[in-house]
Amino acid sequence: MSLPNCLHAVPMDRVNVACSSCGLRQACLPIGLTEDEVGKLDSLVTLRRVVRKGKNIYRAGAHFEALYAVRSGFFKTTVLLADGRDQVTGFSMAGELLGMDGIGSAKHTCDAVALEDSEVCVIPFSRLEEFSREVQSLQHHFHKVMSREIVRDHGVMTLLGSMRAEERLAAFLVNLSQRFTARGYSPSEFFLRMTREEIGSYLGLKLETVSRVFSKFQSEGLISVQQKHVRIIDSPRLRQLIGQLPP
Amino acid sequence: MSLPNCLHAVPMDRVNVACSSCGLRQACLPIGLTEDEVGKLDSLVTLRRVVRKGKNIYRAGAHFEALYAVRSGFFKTTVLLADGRDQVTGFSMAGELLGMDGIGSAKHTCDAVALEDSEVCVIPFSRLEEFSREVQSLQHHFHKVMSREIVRDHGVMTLLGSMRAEERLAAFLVNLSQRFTARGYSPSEFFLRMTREEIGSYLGLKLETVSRVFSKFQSEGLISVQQKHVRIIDSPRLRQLIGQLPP
DNA sequence: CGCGCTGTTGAAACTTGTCAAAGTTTGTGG
DNA sequence: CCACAAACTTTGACAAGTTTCAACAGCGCG
Repeated sequence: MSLPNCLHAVPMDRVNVACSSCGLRQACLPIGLTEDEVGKLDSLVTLRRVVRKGKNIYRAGAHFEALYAVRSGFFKTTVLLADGRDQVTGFSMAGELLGMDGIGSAKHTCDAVALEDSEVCVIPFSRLEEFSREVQSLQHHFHKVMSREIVRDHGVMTLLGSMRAEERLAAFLVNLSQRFTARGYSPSEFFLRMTREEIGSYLGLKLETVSRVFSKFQSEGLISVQQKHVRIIDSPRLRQLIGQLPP
Repeated sequence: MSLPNCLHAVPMDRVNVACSSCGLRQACLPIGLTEDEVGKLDSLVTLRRVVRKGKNIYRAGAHFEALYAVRSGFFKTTVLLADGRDQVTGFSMAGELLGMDGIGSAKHTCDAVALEDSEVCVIPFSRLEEFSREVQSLQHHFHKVMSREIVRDHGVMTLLGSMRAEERLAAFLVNLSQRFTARGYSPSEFFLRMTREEIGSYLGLKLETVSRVFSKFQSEGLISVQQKHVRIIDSPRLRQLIGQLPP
């Protein structure tokens, strides 16, 4: 615990918290803001929270008061069904915003759970609204973020409503690949942070089906997969599976 | 055409367009605004559009510039899949807001089609943003509306991801019943505005399956159904089917 | 170092989709 | 206003895809 840079031992660092010096500035809420405006955001986003693997940022039913920008790590959001099962509604990675489900009813409607040790920036919502009344570009950007969440959900709805198991998993892998690429990671090789069961829950499939399709893709030379390690070998054919043309 | 009150012959009536005198005031955007503030909304929402059955308000790809509040009638929204099929992502009735999918990319991402002759109020989006920078209650209400759309989509995702055909149709009927009730119509008797195929597309089922489940529900005494006319006979059991307790 | 969680694989069962045919309603043009 | 065509709905038989149940293997944490 005497290591100078041990994340858990060092107290919250005001310098690192600042949006203005954050590496995710181009991927997060400050997109399109001027230096001045990002400076103002800094006064709004002053708190960062460490969320250990398996822990929640918030739970369904909890009072809504803030949005959370993923600073590092990986999350799932799940909703509890009436009969006790829960279903994964999304996975979130660095630069993405969590908690927008809570605005409508002042209570969160899902759980946000860390799939690995993670950090989030806390954005008090009333202050975000206040600030977005003053800064048009932030206001508009926030509206875009919410709108994109709606569009993303429509994408999942079409996936669940009209694709077969293979198409669903192909779409899932292509989507992950794109998001990792956008963050500067390899487009073709990554580690899954979630279990087969969580993938299945998200895709509306049972874990056995997910496992089988992984095996099928591997035997067909589309991917190589060993537990959580995935390598995409034939991206064009994977994209063809979901009806998209290769780029 | 000389009838004094023929809707189609009379030009847009400024008095009727006003939010302040609109019967949907409690179900639409003006919720929670003061008299003064609703007065301001009036200056924003000056245009109403008649949309004939089968016609679009907007299409996927079209430039986004306004939201649309359903004044009367019934709409479906559909997204076009890569392989040419389209899937229904939602149905909208009076008081509900359409077009929020377009904010994120400045283009609409789905089609909004009238299922019967309808009317919508046009809400220019840049003016809505302008106004919501001035009126906190409107700003907050608009955020709530977008958030609820996200929560609604999550509901559809769980429906598509983990319910069987019967549960899906039961959930669909219960949801319709609730929405009709909230608008002052009968909770137990209504006309479907959409075809079996559109219901199926929304629920991730084929039209034959929808038809079969309707027949099954009828034979079990849960509902009575004749073409588009539905009467809910045993609402508690219908709710039990989807894991909810009867109210 | 073993126990539990996670992942893989097989066979059988079940749900839903596909194809086909016929009935019903709606819309249109004569 | 009627007749006809098109669109929509219902129903049956069969096929396909996915889940269920079960057994076992591997990895990782305590």
